Amino acid sequence: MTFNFFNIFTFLHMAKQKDNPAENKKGESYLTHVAFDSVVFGFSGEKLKILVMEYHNTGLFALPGGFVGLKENLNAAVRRGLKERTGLSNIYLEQCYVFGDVKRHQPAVLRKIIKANGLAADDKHWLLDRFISVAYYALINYSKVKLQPDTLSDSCEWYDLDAVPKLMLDHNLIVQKALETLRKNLDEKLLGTNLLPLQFTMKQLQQVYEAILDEKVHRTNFQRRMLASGLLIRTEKQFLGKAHKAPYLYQFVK
Amino acid sequence: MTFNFFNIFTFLHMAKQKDNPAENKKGESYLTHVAFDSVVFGFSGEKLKILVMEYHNTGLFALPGGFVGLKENLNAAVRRGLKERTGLSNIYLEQCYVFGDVKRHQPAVLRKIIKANGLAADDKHWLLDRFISVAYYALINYSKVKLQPDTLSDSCEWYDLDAVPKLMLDHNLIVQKALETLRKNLDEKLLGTNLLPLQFTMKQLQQVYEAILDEKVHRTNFQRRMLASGLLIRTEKQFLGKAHKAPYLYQFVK
DNA sequence: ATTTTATTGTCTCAATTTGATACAATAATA
DNA sequence: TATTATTGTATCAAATTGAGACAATAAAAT
Repeated sequence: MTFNFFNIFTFLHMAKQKDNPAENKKGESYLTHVAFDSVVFGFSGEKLKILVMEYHNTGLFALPGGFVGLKENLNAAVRRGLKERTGLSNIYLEQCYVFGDVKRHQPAVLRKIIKANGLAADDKHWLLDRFISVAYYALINYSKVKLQPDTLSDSCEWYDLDAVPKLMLDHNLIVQKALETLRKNLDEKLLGTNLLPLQFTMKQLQQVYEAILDEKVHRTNFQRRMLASGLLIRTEKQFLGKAHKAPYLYQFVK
Repeated sequence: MTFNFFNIFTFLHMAKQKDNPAENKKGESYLTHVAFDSVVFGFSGEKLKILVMEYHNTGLFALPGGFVGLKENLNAAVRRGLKERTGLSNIYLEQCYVFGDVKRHQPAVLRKIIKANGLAADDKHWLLDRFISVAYYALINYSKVKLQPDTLSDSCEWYDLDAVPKLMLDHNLIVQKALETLRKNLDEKLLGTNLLPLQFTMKQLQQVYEAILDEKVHRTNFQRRMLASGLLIRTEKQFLGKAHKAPYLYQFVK
C-alpha cells in the first residue's frame, strides 16, 4: 500500500492516540482542530460535477478533505490533497469559507467511520475532537483527471451537482457555499476556462457558464462579451465532421 | 481587573501551560492552532480608519484578535472579541481570508510580548505554537464605539488607513486583504451604510465610498445610483446652520 | 430687504453597454 | 446542387452610465 495521507482512512490507520500534535507512524504530525474540505468542480457532458467520497460500510458520503502538516502551508496542504485525489498539480484553487460552528462536531459520525474500518475508537482519539474546516473550491479539467481509488476501500467519484447525495456533517452546506462563491467570482479572468481543456469552442465555454449559473445565456451576446474581454486567443478551426460551419477553438491568454 | 479574555495579554496571564486544550484559570479552554484577527473599519473625518492595538514595552502593533472557545462557534468568538473591544453588538462582520502559511509562525515575536509582560515564556508555552488565523473585517459606527483600554496596559486606537504602522507577523497583509474584500463587496446591500450613523446625508455616504475605493466618484451619478437601489429611505432635512440648501437625511431600509 | 455663497436635488443629453434578432458563411450530407 | 445545423458578425432599439446644466435653498453678507 502506498502512503496517501490525504485520505482520512489512511490517516486513521496511522494515527496514534496522542493529545497534541496528532502524529502518524511515519512520525509526521498535523495541526489539531484544523481541517480542510475541497469542493472539486469538473465539467463533462454539459453538466457540472463535483468529487464525492464514499466511506465503505457506513453509507456515509463526504467531500475530499484532509489535515495540515505542522510545517506545511495551509494552501499547500490542500494542493497536496488534490494531487493525491486527481493526480493534478497547478489546479485553480480558492478559499471559500471557514466552517467553525460547534454543531459540526459530531464524534458519533467519526466513530462510525473508525469502527467500520476495524480501528479502535477510543473516546480520546484526536479525530473525535472538534475541527474547524477551511473550505476551498477547485476547478479542474475533467478529462485530465485520474481518480485514485483508495487502499482503504472508500471510493471517490464524480456526481452531477444536481444529484449529490446527502453528505456527512455540514458538507452539503459547504457545496452550497462553494457554488455561491464560484458564481460570484465567475467573471473574474474568465474563471470558467479552468474547467475546460486548453482549447475549447465558444459553445463549450457558454455551456460551462450555463451549468454554473444554472440559467441560459444569450449566445451572440455571450460571444461578444467573451471576445471583448481580450482574454481569449482564437486559434484554428475545429472540424468534427458535422454538417455545419466549423467553430473556432479558443484558449485563455497566459 | 475585569476579565477580558479577548485580550491576548489577559489570556497570557491566565493561560496555564498545557498541551491541549489551552486552559485558563477560570477553567475555560480554547482550540489550539486556531486564532482569528479582525480588521475593524470605522469612518470619521472623511477618512477610513482601523483599530490597532499596541503591545506595551515591545513597540509591537497588532490587529485585535483572539481564540475560539472549545464550545464556541467561530463567528461567535469573533463577535465576543469585538464586543470586548468596542462595546458593540450586532456588528456587520464578514470572513475575509484564512492565513495559514508556516512563515507566519514566529515564536520569537510572541516570546517578546510574553516577556515584556513579565510572564514565563517556556519553550513549550502553547501560545508559542503555530496558529492558523481566520481574518474578518468588521464595519462599525465610529461614533458609537467606546474603546476599552486594557488592564494589561496595551492600547487600542484608531489609525487612519493610510497611516497604519508596521504590524506584527502578517497583520499588514491581513489589512490589505480585508480592504480588497471590502471593495469587492461594497455594492452589496449598500455595505457602506454600516460605517455611518442610523441617519446620514448623501454626501456622507459618498465620502464613505470615496474613502473605501480611494477614488472620487461623480456626485450626481452616485446619488442617482443610490436612490435607484431602493435601499435608502429619505427622512427629514438636516439643518446645520450652513449657508446653503439643507440636505436630506437617509437611512438604510431594514 | 436684497444679494451672495455654498451646496443640494433634479434634469438633460450624449456615449456606452446590453438585449434581441437578422443574416450571411460554411462544413458535411442528401 | 440543395439542404441542414450550426457559427460568426452586424444591426438596432432599449437601458445604463458619464458629464454637465440649472434651479432650489439655508444662512451670511451687504
